[in-house]
Amino acid sequence: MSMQRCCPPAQIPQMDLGTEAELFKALGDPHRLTILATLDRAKHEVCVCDFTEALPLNQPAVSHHLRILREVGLIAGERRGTWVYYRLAPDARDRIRNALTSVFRRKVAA
Amino acid sequence: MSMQRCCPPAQIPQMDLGTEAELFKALGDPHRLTILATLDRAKHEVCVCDFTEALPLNQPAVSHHLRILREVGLIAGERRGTWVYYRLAPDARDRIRNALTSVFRRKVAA
DNA sequence: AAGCTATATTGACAAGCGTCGATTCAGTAA
DNA sequence: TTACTGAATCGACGCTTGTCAATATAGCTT
Repeated sequence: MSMQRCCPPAQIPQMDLGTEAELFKALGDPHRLTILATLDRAKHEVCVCDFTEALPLNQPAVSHHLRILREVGLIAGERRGTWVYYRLAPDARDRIRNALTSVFRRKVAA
Repeated sequence: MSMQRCCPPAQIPQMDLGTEAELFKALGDPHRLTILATLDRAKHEVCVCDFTEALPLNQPAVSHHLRILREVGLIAGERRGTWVYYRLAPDARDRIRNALTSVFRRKVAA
């Protein structure tokens, strides 16, 4: 006897989720998540030197992670004198929310 | 004259966000996002063979991505006869939501 | 049992990522 | 200008990741 088909043929959406993947990739490192959590909780901007002190990384590594977050638009840095201060990008949560709703149409986060 | 301090010393939360990073890392690939989007939209389970057809990947690569999503608990697979059917884990959205609220206390997704 | 099909696993490879040391750039203070 | 400090960039090094080819496993059909 012949085998039945495996299933009703599924719809595989042919969308390009490359941008969304880039965003999640930037979230895929614990130190970068710590940076984001810090900026989220900080009432003011945070100096790079604070991250260099608190994270178990040397200064170039911190700069590297800040750059990755900056390049995907999740944070923004501003130099004032000798120091550079970072803050969460105003639309950071929107960007993540939009990426999520591109993948999951249904409600994800509260 | 001496330079002023850079800023009010920032609070760097000392939490371990390794688990959350693992979750986002699993989301950091466009093909895996396509798989998740498909499962989210599918009314029924989706056969592996459908992914193998639709994605520009060969069968082992598809299996590889399914395994990564399975190991972080975002999807679940069940073999029925020759075929294996995947579906979104019931708590997939909760897991993502919780990871996000570990980082961003404030509301992220709608 | 043998033969077939669908999926998973393995091994190998190039490419990418995270980290560090060294250097360079930007800005301040003398 | 020179000297100093904070941050960014560069170069190199392992480790991980995504992909494919080959093989193995699970289950069906004779």
